[in-house]
Amino acid sequence: MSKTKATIADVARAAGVSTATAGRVLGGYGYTSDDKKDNVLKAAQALGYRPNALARSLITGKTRTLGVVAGDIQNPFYASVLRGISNVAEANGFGLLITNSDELQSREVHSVELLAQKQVDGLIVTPSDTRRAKHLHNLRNMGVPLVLIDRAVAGLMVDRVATDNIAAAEQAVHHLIAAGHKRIGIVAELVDEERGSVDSFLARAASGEPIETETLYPSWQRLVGYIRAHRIAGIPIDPQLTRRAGSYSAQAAEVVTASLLASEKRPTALFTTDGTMSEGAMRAITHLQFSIPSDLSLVCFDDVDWMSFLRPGITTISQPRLAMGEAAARMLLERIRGETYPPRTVLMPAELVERGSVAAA
Amino acid sequence: MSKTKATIADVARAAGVSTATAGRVLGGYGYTSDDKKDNVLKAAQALGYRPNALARSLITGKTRTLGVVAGDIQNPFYASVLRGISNVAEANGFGLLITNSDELQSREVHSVELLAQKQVDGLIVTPSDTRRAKHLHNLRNMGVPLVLIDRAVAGLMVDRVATDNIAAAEQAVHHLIAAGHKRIGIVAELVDEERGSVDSFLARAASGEPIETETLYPSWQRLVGYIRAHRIAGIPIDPQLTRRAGSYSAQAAEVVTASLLASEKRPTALFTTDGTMSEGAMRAITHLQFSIPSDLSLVCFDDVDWMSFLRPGITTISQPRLAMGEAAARMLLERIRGETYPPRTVLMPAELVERGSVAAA
DNA sequence: CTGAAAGCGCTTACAG
DNA sequence: CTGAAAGCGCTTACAG
Repeated sequence: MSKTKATIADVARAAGVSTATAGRVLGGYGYTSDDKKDNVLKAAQALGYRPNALARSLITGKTRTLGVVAGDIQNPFYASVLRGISNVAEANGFGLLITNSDELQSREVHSVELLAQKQVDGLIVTPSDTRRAKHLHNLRNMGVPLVLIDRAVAGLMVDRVATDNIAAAEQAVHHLIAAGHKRIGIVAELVDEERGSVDSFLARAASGEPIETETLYPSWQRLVGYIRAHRIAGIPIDPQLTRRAGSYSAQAAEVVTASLLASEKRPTALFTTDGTMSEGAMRAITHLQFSIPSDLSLVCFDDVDWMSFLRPGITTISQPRLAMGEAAARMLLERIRGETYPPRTVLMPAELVERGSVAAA
Repeated sequence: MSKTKATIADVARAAGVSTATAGRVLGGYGYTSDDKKDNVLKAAQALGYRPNALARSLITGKTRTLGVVAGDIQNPFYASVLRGISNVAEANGFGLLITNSDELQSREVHSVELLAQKQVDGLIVTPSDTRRAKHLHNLRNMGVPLVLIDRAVAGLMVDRVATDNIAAAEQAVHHLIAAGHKRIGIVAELVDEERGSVDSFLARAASGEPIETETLYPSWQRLVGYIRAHRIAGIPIDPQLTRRAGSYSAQAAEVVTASLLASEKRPTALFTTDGTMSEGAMRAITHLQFSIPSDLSLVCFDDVDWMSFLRPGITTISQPRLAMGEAAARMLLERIRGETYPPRTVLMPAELVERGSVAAA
């Protein structure tokens, strides 16, 4: 067992050729006569030669590695998206350098820096701040291929893939309205210190004031969909029914849902805006012993595993998470290959999966 | 915006010092006078200098990157373990190169080769074959730090972290027996072409024949625990109650569970051996409209999110998945630092979480 | 403390 | 087709 790694120079010496020739056969570039090729291959085999990708990358300027900044790889949404990314990366011989931001911009900045230093060929990020993102603008200006998932960043013209959150949420809420519900609660993350209170947002939206929705966080976009469905149906919005978890955790959603369901004028139906909020809401519903759909109708967002085998099944908006990851990776690889078309926004179709959690009001 | 990246040479030139000096301040090694340091830092700032980790790694022989070969990052078990690994990696300034094997040895071999070429400082793998693993032995012989998670490999003496599957499963089944159950079904993955049929395994185990359990796949170990609990209680094993999914998918588990529950002499209780099997079993149970725990008692393995908010809650064995990942990463970092104690096996405690899915028989 | 030089393990023109 | 030489962007002895 050769404890010390063999280099191209070692192989060349053993095969009696120059390092250039050894490099050509081992690296698969340039031409070599068959007999020399044989010698080199045999020597490499005998020495247990393994190419050092670092050295190659230093010269070629390519690492065949993609960097990913996810919110939390443990979350089912990210886990699926990552699997999608991984699928196309591996199929193309690319490695994946993965980090978590926990939706904190400081950690995201740090991650991006780490990945950039490691010279990834491109980056896929779920930006934690949709407005300020100097590090991402920098990347773009340096010519580093970049694809955004799930969220856009104001003024940052790069490829991105997301769900049409407004349309999907509108469809979900419309489904409840069509079943006769008029008091529909919504439990959403809605973190954002700057865009003002939820109440003022609701007031502006309800009054029909135009809102820049492109760079809104997904949970706010879904709230817009909720509002739209109401406006279209001519149902007034009751601010009491809008509950902001304020952080991306099931626990926060549980607290907020419990309070909503315990309130005087509680809703007859509930819309939760993502997998984590749905989990929290479900915990509260279970804990309070509400029966679905007799006590409360429910439509969720994002089709998490348990929704299909809970009894009754949970009606939800299904996002193609795996396909989103695959699409993002594919776009990134195109950019890495040098494609130059203008920035693309791919809105993936989300569909309403009807199960048993909605009853007529 | 400098489209072209600045190197240490550029910074040195701008600062009027040698590349050695520039390197010393930028790389944080060696001593430099304060004024030169200032000049270099300013020049670096002005040029937007970003160190090239590739070049540094080529020299130092360290990449500060860990490689991970997981079964499937989308699976909640792996997703949590990975998050644990990521936690300690990031805290120590290490990056994470992650791949999926889909429990296929061919893919695992390919992943390991890719990661090795990229010169990771160490590897964490969930081996897909617990007996033959030449590539892992090679790694060890080359001196590459390696930590195994969840499974051992025959004859491969390296650090590993796992759950005491036999003890945990025995506890789970004992819990059912203590509630008065005598006909307890088990739905397990049990893939393995070589160790013979499940029946012969059951026969050997039931007869008290000693079995090499160390390198058994987890699902087989959990079957051993199931058998042990029966032997201790003096309850005979009915092979009809042992169902092998044969592949690691919820769908396979669903089919097998449905058939078990539809059989003449169906069990009064069921033990499922991991999160995926549990999901499949749950789907079958829901589909057949069995009520838990009145029609069937259930104890699962691995505490997946839905188990706690399904009504009734599902009693299960909880594995500290996050902590397993953290422990593995910590051990790996120790090895990378050069620690040389003999290979350690860390068996993490798994505990029975009692909820509402078990009724007295 | 600082600089000139060598070198990490490869690939890339450039001659022959 | 093949080899000698230069070089990717750094770090590391080695003198001074």
